[in-house]
Amino acid sequence: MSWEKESILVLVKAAPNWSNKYKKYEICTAGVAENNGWRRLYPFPESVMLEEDVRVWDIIEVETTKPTDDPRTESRKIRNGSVKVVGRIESKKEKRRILADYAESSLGIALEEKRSLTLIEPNIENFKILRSEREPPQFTLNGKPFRKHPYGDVKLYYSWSCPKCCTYCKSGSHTSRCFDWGANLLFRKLLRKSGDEKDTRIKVRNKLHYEMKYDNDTWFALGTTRQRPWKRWMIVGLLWMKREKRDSKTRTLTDFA
DNA sequence: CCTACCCTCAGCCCCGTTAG
DNA sequence: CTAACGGGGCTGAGGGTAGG
Repeated sequence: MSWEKESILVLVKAAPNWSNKYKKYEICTAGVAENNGWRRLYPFPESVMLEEDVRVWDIIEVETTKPTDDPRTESRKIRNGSVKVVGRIESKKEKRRILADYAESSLGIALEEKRSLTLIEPNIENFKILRSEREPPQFTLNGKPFRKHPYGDVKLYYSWSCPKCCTYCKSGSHTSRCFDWGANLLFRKLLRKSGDEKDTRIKVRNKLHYEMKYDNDTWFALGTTRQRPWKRWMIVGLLWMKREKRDSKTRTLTDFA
């Protein structure tokens, strides 16, 4: 197997899921490689994420190779122990520049180019929280409890449309589940703190809906599943920046795109 | 009453500036 | 040079109003 060293700006950390294959939690991580476009890094062990303290907007150096069992062009496997944080984008201006660089006006572009990752600055139309029973913890051989889907009982859904409607949102809007780690963690955190389900819902809604919609410029990092690539898109990452003060007359660049 | 929408405020950290 | 100050960003808490 030949490995290629790449620098990747991390833009996406999805919620951890149990991998039956690797017997540990893996995180779907994605970002953009210097001059090479999008990369999906999977499996990316949660332990590595925590030990290396990889955060969104970090630049990591990693050795990658094309997986044999994943048809999506952006997917890469990572070499054990090769992840290193080498830098970080701090400035707001720079972040905005990068987001503007990678943002696409419509899902159609990624579909046409047969890509499985894209960035969209969506028109957020609605937001829903669906609750179900929490999966009971299971036990591994060495006695450590785990859940296969630690965030599976809380499902966050956005209704949205592309800035320039694609063929799907022309006739309605997209409904996508949000797997952004931070967003899912927020619900857990607030629920643990207040213990009140209703209260938690209101707060999560305020943050993830109203603030995303009205107070911030928000971008969705969207990806497809391995099993059915390009059929169903999910939100794998949420990126937002405080909306810049502007005259009521002037509008965002996307209005002119 | 409840929901959707929108706003404010306090606290913290970071960082650049300024007074000593 | 250092310590103090203060502004801005960010987070988390909360509130208010209009309209069904």
